[in-house]
Amino acid sequence: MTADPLSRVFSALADPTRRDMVARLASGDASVGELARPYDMSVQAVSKHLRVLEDSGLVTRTTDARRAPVHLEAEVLDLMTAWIERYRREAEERYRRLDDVLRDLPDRPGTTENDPTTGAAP
Amino acid sequence: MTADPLSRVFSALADPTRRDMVARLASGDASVGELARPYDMSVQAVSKHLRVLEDSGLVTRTTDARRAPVHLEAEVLDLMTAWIERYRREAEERYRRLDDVLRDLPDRPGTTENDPTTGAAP
DNA sequence: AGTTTTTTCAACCGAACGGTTGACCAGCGC
DNA sequence: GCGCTGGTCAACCGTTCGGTTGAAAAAACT
Repeated sequence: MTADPLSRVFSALADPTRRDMVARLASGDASVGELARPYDMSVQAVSKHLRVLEDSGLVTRTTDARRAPVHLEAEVLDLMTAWIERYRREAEERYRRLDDVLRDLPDRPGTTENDPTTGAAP
Repeated sequence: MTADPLSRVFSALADPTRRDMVARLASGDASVGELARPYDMSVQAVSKHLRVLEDSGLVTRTTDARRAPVHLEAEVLDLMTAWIERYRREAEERYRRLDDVLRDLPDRPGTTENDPTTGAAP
């Protein structure tokens, strides 16, 4: 539980049961019992999963709310998308630039040293 | 290793060291040794982390590539963003719809039952 | 060729994970 | 009052995880 927030969120969603819970909570709040019903495991286990989601910030529990205390905090997902998008974009950018270099290279054979594919030094 | 692909990717990025590796690989391929250098752990440990990333599909190793065999496969990140965006959007949509309901409600006080804020029954 | 560097394999360790069972506690209906 | 229903807490169990060390294998450089 001492891990950084990003690790907690990623780790929380690394479990298929917890992902399914999040998916179901996206369409509406629910109680622990309701959440537990479809799964072939004890209510205690579901309660544990819920706690993991809560510690990650993905879910909140409102004690006073009758019959549907579990609520999804979807904004936390933005933490992940921000991280992912940053590096995906960076890799994409680099790939694009590499493409440019490869396209320019054949026009200037002097810069290539001993490239066997060019046959520049017979 | 028998887990579903999505779980593997989320789980792979749940570790800060592995996230940092991915971040660095986004700006260019690297060798295992290069990747290991900044971290305060054995090269074997880094090799293990790399294997996890490889099993998740986030990274590939090209044996023939001189001195920089480790390559980031950024498209795999789309797997996650697709999942995340789907449910974030759904939750957002639901929230928007709830907002509409709350905005319409005050116009029809007959539907509100004993709301103390309205002072409808003194 | 031979040697040195780089990377992986294997066994081990402590801690965390995902699940179980059993006991416990808070409301709610009677 | 009493008993259900719904939920959590606590202890336990097998497996996985993140790291170590030591040895072996593979590549790279003379």
